Amino acid sequence: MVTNNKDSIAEKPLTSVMEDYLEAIFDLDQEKKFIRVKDIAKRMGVKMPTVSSMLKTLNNRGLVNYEKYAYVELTKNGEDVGKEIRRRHEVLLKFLTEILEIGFDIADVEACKMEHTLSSATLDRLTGFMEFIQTCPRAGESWLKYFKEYLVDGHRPEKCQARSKTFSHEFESQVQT
Amino acid sequence: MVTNNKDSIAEKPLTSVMEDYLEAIFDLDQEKKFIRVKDIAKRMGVKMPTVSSMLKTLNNRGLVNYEKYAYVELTKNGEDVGKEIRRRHEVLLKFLTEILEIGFDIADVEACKMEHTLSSATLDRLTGFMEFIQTCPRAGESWLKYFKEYLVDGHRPEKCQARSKTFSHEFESQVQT
DNA sequence: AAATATTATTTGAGGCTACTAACATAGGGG
DNA sequence: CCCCTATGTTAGTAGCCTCAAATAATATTT
Repeated sequence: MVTNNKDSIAEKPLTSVMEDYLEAIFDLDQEKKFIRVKDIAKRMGVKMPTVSSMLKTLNNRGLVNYEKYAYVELTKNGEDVGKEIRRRHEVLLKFLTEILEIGFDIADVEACKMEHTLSSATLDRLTGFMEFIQTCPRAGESWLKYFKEYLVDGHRPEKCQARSKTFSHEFESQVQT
Repeated sequence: MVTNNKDSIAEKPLTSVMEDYLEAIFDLDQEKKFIRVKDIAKRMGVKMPTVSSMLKTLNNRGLVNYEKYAYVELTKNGEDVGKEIRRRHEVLLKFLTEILEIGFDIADVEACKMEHTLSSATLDRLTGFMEFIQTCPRAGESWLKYFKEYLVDGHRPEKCQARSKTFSHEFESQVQT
């Protein structure tokens, strides 16, 4: 009861949509001198009224400083969130494009959807994974090259003995507490 | 004009929540003889009225056959969706637990969120990736073992010539040593 | 400055998913 | 059979995110 009139600086977790807006604003912040509602709308693929109302929400939450008809500014807090989401986006994008070799456009869209769902722990693991691949040429890069060949050879690596099986249903052993 | 009274068998894409319900029902279908609203509610972590109304929606969309107070049944269509989502879930879960070594509980939750966002194309690539790792011991498993060590050694693999640096902002230059 | 063009907000609505509270049905013991 | 408990449905409400239409403020041009 010390805190909040309604929802200012509320404790509730951000929605993924809010995170997307913060990421977009963070990006725009580095591209342009001033950010306008119109820019955000374009970036997010929504109409301006939607941005207006979201800015109101983000303002109440202490994530942006925004007053009607003015330029948009992130608070420290909002910037941290935006930057973090951006970081996730980049890790995922990198994984999709450089490891899985998905085309950039598709990868970008998918990274955008995934970036909200991963815990930092997982993100860190993924980062470590890629780091490993790229800093350990012997075990990494050459291995990645094998993988590329494997993709090309129609998934039939004669060089390897296949011990396939279809994997799925055998996690059940250790399931829920 | 030939089609639809409102939303029956509509062309609109399913929401991820709908997909989740279909996956849950698909699973329950394989575990129990009859599926009740209560079961779905428990599985999904929601209350029964929410399930009721979702079943109405899914019914209108031709994804389940359901009449008040009766047992729940997937249509062919609904089953296909459920199975596909399940498949995605498993691929992702496998990747998270077996490659990245995330704990099962966390991995399960994250897989559940990611399963809606990936295109089949990406899923296929990921599948291929894991398949490769696990069918090619020489380039795969032993490599995976290195990765595990790498994780344990606090990200400092002396075996590899560490041309480390903090990784993040300098991929731009490298690729070849 | 006045007229015009651009940008932004308000208002009112709708879709989706969730909830609580109140009511309804089904099925088994008395 | 009737009542009780399990289970399920309806009704009403709420939060989020979105939009179109109407309105308002700002910026630019003349």
